Amino acid sequence: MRISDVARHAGVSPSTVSYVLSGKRSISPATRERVLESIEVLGYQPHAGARALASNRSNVIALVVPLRPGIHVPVAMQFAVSVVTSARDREHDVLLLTQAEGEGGLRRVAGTSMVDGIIVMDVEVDDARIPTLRSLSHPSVLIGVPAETEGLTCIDLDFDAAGRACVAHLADLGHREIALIGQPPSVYERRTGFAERTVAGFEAEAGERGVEATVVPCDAAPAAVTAAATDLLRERPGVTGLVVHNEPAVTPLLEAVRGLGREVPADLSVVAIAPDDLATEASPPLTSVSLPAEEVGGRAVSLLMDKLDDLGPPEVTLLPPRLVPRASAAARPALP
Amino acid sequence: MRISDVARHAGVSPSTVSYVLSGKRSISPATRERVLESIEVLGYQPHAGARALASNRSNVIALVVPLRPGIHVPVAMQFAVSVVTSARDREHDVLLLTQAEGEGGLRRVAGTSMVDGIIVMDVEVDDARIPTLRSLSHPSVLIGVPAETEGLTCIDLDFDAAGRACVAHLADLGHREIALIGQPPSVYERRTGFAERTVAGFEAEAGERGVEATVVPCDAAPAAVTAAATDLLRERPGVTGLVVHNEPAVTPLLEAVRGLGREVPADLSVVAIAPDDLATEASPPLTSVSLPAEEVGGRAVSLLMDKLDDLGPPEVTLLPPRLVPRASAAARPALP
DNA sequence: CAGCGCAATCGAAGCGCTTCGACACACGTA
DNA sequence: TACGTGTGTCGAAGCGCTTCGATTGCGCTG
Repeated sequence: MRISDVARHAGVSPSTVSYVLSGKRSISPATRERVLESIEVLGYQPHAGARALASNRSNVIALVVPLRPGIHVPVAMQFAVSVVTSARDREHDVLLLTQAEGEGGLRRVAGTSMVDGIIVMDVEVDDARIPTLRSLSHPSVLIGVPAETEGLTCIDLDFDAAGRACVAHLADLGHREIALIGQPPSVYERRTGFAERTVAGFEAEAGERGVEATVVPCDAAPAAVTAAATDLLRERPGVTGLVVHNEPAVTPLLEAVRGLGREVPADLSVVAIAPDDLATEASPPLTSVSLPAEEVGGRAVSLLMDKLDDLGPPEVTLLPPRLVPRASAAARPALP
Repeated sequence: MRISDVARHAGVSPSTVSYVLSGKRSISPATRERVLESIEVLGYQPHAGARALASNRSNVIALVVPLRPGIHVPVAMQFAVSVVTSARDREHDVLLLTQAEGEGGLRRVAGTSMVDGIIVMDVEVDDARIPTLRSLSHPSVLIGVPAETEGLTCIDLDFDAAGRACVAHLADLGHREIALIGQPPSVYERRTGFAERTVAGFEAEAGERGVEATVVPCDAAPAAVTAAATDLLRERPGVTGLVVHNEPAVTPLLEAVRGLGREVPADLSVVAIAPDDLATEASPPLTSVSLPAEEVGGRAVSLLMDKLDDLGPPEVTLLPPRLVPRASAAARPALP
């Protein structure tokens, strides 16, 4: 079943069928109808390889998903799914690359023209893949922001502002001593952008407001979370506000706090940076800055499409954080 | 950079370069070396589309990942990653399809020759995609086993045997009244194969051994798990053994049980069906039947490659369960 | 020493699509 | 009436690779 079969069936030339499909030249309504009907009747589907060869476009984009220690898989997949969905909305498919493939994988899919562009997740401050991406003639978009963004296209939540917003919210409620329950140590060690920027915003805002602030990296295992919470509240009994930037830690943290005899939010206020569903399902529902995975994924695809269309999108797009008050943060308890 | 550039550089014809690359005809060692060196020097990478067009092989396989209510994302991704890794070992890439794309997606990627074959995860007993897969001329492999397997190729852990093994282990330890903490209700409602088969094996073995058995579907939210455990132990105080087939429920369940004043394994034995890492990291480490995601993913790719090579693999491959005793199951406590 | 078979290589014909220039025709204008 | 000016369609040339004979030259055998 080829384009020439459709052409014959509709009584036109193959090029006309092609133009009906691509819309790149005007076709009379009557012809268009006839061609579309033939396509329908014959069940014609163009051959992707032939199309890619002739047009120099594969209509596929590559997505590098970060499956490595410390990352929270469900959130990573929220990003991935929204990339796939948005790509499909724009007639593109998604080729799945794992972090493990590394830069060789990027060179391969670009060099063989398998893909039209690349989206990379979980970008580090000084990411090893960036020189490779720069050397490629293919456009790419980073989800996350490295130190040096010259000539790149990056999209992310503004984690610096998110960290600040959490501190500001707690400070406004009167809290004077707070802590950040952060990502696992491995995430900071490899200098993942979003984690580092959250800490920066957290500390900067606290400094500016004269709030005493501690940062506690925290592994995801419930036992580790309990230990971290226990240690923190023992060593800094004056802490009345917590910012949590660690999805899997949320539930065990709330339990641990309760186990230590503190009520949320009566004795201890908690503000999370997490996807909305996670925040609303916790008990109590968490005051939180939402992690808009869907929007970030969609925007990443849009930006990539812009680059494919030769528009020059901005180097860095940071989505402003939105803090939604729920039931986990309240005014600082009166001193005993 | 085309194959003819390489050919010129090496002083041979394009077809010779092609044969060096594919190995489909014998080439003298001297020529081969010369060609490979030219490829290296020039950094030649063949054009995927051109290759797909001429050879009728895209060297890409499609993977349908199940991101829908009730599934545990980290485990699903273990499967997906092992599929990607195994595919890369065999010179194939992976196109990511979401469940949401449905049967249309299958028809599209097959019809346009984007992919050489399809792997489908999370198969239901009467899966709507099966008629579509049957109608395709492309080979496919199911991870999971539907009711009717005629002409299909399926791979999975033998969940029936896994359910039986758990019951047998508990029965051997003297337990006479047990319960299965199962998947979320939605998983049973859509009749997901692996969940249903586990229940079947669980009930059959219990029946044969005269053990009293209850099945408790269970949502993943910690609160739901606690409620389910509380209800169960109130209504059936004689239960001394639990089989858990629900990854996210493991930790909250252990906590809930403790909260109800029961020690594991002194008062209550627990056997899980879960990935090894999850079982070993729990406290106490769980006696469990491991969920060999890596092997299943690898085998799925192997089976698909066999079909691409026109070998006729078996319709159903069930991996035998392996129960590893750890610290969560012990002899039934003496009656009070 | 003719003849054969085999190994190594080449040339050319596609694979199915897009795209560019050419062309035919209808229409409005001078 | 002749002439631009569009509009809609066609034909043919590639896109870069694989693959199928065909061809060459070699070492053997009888």
